[in-house]
Amino acid sequence: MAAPRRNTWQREAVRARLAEAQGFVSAQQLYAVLRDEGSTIGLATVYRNLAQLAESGEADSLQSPDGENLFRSCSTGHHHHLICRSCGDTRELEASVVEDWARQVGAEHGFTDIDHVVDLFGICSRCRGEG
Amino acid sequence: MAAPRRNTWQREAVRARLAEAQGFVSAQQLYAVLRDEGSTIGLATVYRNLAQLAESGEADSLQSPDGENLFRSCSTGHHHHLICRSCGDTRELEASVVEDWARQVGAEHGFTDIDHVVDLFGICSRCRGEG
DNA sequence: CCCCTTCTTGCGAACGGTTCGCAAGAAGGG
DNA sequence: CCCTTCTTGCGAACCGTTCGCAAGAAGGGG
Repeated sequence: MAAPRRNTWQREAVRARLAEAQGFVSAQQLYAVLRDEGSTIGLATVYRNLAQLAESGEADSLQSPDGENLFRSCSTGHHHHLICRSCGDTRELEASVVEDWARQVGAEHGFTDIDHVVDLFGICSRCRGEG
Repeated sequence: MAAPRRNTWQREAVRARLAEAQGFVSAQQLYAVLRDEGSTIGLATVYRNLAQLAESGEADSLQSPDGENLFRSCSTGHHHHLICRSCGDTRELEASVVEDWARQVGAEHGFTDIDHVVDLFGICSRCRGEG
């Protein structure tokens, strides 16, 4: 099977901070937070654990427009995101309209095994100073 | 105004090879092709010109799953893509349904300046051996 | 409760794509 | 044809991420 995972306080720490985060966070951000708390965790370990969590489905990952990998703890199945470019706040979206569209367009072009990337980036009302 | 662009054979070369490409190509790939042809163009120049073409709307860009920036020449306005995971063949899509959805969802959540990433990946009929 | 095996960690160096800084080289208006 | 200003090519710098390795734990077996 996959791999015999051991339990370490490091993995727990990463999982915990990731769960606390309001939106998507980068490995570097998570690392900074942990070090600020006095943790002696290593950067590579943060990367390794985030990758594992993402692979096991405990975390969701996406690429920011500038090429960083962002992670977010995620319990439920397939969904999309609306992310604030300024504060990183994230809303999960249900997008059956888009799912349907993707499936239909794929079929029209004779494509199968359609996978899709659908993410929205914007500025939330709080960051616009409207609230 | 934006910026006074001069015409150089380098820019022309990049534009030409980009136009010839069947799907999305990376800066490095384009650079390799040009050098193979005997061009003395520099890598940084390829990057600079691709970035300019993308900014001016002459090229379309997206990030590959492994973080590379890919470019494709593109004449018309905003659109999305259906890309074959196997051969890289690309179809441009008109997706007003999705545009509307994005705008609406953004508004519902109080987000402005909505930008969206919508790309479909699949396997084309040819690669499935059905053609 | 200790031992031993194997996985995990932390560190620093390596990596790969991209960008920067600068001096030499063109584009194109006057 | 000259002069200014933009571009180029080069190599070094950057930055996020990954690797290699030796030291450090997790946790099953004795």
